[in-house]
Amino acid sequence: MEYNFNEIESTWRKKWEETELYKVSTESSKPKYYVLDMFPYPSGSGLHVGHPLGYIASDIFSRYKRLKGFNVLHPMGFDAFGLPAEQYAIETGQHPRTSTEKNIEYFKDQLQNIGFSYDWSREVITCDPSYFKWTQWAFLQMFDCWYDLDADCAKKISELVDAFANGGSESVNGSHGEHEEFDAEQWNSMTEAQQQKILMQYRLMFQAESEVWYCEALGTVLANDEVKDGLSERGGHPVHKKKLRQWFLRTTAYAERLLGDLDELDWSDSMKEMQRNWIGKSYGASIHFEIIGHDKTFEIFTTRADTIFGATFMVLAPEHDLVKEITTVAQKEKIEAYLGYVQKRSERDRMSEVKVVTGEFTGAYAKHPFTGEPVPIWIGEYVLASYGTGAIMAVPSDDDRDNAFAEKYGIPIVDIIDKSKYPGAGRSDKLGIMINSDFLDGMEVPDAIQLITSKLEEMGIGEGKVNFRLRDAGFSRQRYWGEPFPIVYESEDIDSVPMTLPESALPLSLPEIDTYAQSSDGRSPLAAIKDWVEVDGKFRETDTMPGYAGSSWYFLRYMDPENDDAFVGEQAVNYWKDVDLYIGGTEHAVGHLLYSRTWHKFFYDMGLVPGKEPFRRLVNQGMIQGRSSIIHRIQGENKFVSAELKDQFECSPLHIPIKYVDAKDHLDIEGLRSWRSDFETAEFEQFQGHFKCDHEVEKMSKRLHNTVDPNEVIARYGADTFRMYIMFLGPIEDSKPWSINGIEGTAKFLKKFWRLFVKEGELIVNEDQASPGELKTLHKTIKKVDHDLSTLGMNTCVSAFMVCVNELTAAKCHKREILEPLLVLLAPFAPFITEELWSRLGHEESVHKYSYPVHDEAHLKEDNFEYPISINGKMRTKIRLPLGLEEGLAKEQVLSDETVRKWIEDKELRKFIYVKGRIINIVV
RNA sequence: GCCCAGGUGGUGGAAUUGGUAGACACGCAGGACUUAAAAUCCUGUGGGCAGUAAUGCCCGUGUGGGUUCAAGUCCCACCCUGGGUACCA
Repeated sequence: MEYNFNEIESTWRKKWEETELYKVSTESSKPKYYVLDMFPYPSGSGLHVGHPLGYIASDIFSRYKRLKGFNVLHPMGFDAFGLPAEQYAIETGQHPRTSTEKNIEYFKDQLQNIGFSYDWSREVITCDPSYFKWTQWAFLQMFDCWYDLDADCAKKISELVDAFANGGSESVNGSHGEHEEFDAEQWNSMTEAQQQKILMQYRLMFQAESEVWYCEALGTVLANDEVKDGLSERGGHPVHKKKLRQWFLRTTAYAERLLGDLDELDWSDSMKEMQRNWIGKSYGASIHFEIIGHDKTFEIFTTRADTIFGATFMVLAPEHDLVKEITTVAQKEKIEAYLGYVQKRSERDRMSEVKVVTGEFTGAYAKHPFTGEPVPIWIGEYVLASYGTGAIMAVPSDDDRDNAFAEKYGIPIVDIIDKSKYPGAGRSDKLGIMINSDFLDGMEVPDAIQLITSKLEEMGIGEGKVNFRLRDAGFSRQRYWGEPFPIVYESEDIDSVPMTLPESALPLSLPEIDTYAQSSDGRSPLAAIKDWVEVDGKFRETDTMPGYAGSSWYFLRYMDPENDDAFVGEQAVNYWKDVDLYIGGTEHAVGHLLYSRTWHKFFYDMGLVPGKEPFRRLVNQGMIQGRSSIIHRIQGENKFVSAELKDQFECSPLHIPIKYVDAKDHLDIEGLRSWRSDFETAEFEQFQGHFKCDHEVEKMSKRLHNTVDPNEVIARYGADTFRMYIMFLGPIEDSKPWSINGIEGTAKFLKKFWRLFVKEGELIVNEDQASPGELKTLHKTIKKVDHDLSTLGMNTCVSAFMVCVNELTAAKCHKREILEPLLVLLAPFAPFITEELWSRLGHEESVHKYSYPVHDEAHLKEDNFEYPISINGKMRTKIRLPLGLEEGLAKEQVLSDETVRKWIEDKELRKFIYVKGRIINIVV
């Protein structure tokens, strides 16, 4: 009987489930190892072939680690709150829970088909009350804490209250928002509400006003994703920004530690670099400028204080608090028009616009602190309220955008740095000699920065300062499908002080509702459920938490998923500690990975977890992209033309399901007719007897009709072949388009592997002694696979297996001595076929519980090497030489070679390079 | 725009991290087995030029420069593609 993957895979899948083969216990004498996949969001289109790239790699690695004697935690669960389910609910009326549960069910079925070794008893689902109870609990802990910058850790709010009562605001150095200074006496005479307002400026979960995209026509708040070019993506309605009171996570308190602790992590340099750049620590100075004719100053941050004599104008962010106050009557109309324009601009648009800078003059002037000259104050969209102080001193001579701005609005440009000493230095390079700068003249830039900073400090108008680009993370969503906040208010008034619910009130569940659309004022749909909102004369918070709330700590819950008394039990977290290997995409580089690190550090400060960092080693997997098929419709007609003809008509492109298109991009017209009713009667104009589609490589998505369900592939080739094929495609870090072409190669490989063991249904493995050649084949494979697995080079492992099986087949080797270790070696990659053959070989226990083979160098020894001989860097011939040969003897042999002599002829021998075991290069 | 990554045969990719470019596969071509097909197996396969042939030479890792005995690998500049850009997850 041939290799029958269907039967084998369903048998073992069942057996493994019955025997709970993959169940993990926290009680073990073995060393622990935690392998984690990034939490999937169970979307409506199911798992597609792109997802398992990382999952297969992590599964292979988990199985490998188990065979190496580790107690491996390898769990899976679902990040189940989120926008798509809610959007689906708005469209269909189906409860997000219902559609989410259905999606999870299908995802799990797909995952199980692939043969993953997850311990499903540890499954975690974020929208499950037993889980989000602890997400809400974590929120309460952070709400009840502040960050002490001197002690560099989070502390309970009660300590802060004590400090204020005894020594006022001066007595602590906490990470905080803005408030007036106060002494102990003032604090003690404040009302409860006044005190709470100040405490809010210190809490790690705090409230502040911030803007959201709001669409009047849809009556909803929109995500950045849903806004395109100032219009809503759905419907194309105008949108504008709206200010709301919202929750925030004080990520900035941890900025320094988030940055510093990166050093100890085993992450790729590029990933660390992205986080460093995101945190964006910069050294500079803050400077206060007086506004002429006003009793006010404003603060700017600059990394180039040295350029202050070139500051010919100031720019405030359009949102800056002072804009309304300082705008003169004459400029009012223009400023308001400009503010209207900015209302519709996204931050990304504002940042990426470099060709056309825009701004408006407020009519007000700042006083230059050294020259006393008036400096005009402008507003401009390129200055963001969220970075630094939301205000800059503009130096057109040494900053590209300031320069473009000055050019456009006719503002003077004063050269203040002589760069002639540094040819090639750009406008913004910190190089050169100061000129036109009074007491700074003649100094090098770095020295000038130092001097001017101390001068500013002396004058009491500025100081050296460290600035972070990192912002506090918005933690509110005006949505239904998320964790409700365990918060109530005295009244619905905007200034009402939030009060926490006791832990005993958790989990606070979502009410059932009729409509998922938001209320017309931009509040969440929850706001409309009066009998949920009002409790005991108080009013609930109606925002819900963002998607990243649940995913910021899920890896801890896997350690102890059923614990009702704690988010994770002490014993469990002290055993498992942290994630040893985390595999996921780079798309999470600065979002999820930064938030999780922040939460983890908070838990660490509270003494709840043993380590500072959650993810020791991180590996980024690439994406498997889809190959979309596109046909061309003649505009205004129900007629389509083959791709060669599209330029002859006014056509619009249309994505169609890839299953109706063959490998040559030719369309199955009848198939497509059966897909959707509008194609039934459509006309298709062919070209030379075929109808050709265009194609495009882009991300796999249901919307683009280019997804491929792994279940289809598994039904045809089996899970083992699928797993090996996905790994064979290339390094897991790379993205590549999905193509089924080539899967035959891995399918053939497994059949060939099977035939080493079984012929016509009979086991043909014998007990003969292995030859040195066979041992060499086996041991070089063990060495290579073991090595490549440690760096997650699964693709080269698969090649090594192919080479090995090819060699053994050629040698007609059916020896147990060779085949058994090989079987164990392959088990992590192809768990089903190896388990089947293992049991046929007479083993009672699973191959997945065996131990990993060790290679023996003795079988790999070579005593000579065929050297490539290069002449002037070009390979000309090969000569076999003993490996330990002395250079002198080698030279003698090589130079007497006929081919070598032909190349050298009568030229002068300049150099003889002899790299033992590598290469010989002769320079003439 | 900014940050990060990646460009190697018709295709996916390999290359011991500066040392034989194209391993291993797919595809394609030819052949064996077969009444035929499937399956399986064998041979060839980067491009060009010369030769009946064995073979030989030249070119070749996105583009243009550079360093080196030696560059896919290191340096500089540029082009293209993908990811992120703070409310998609």
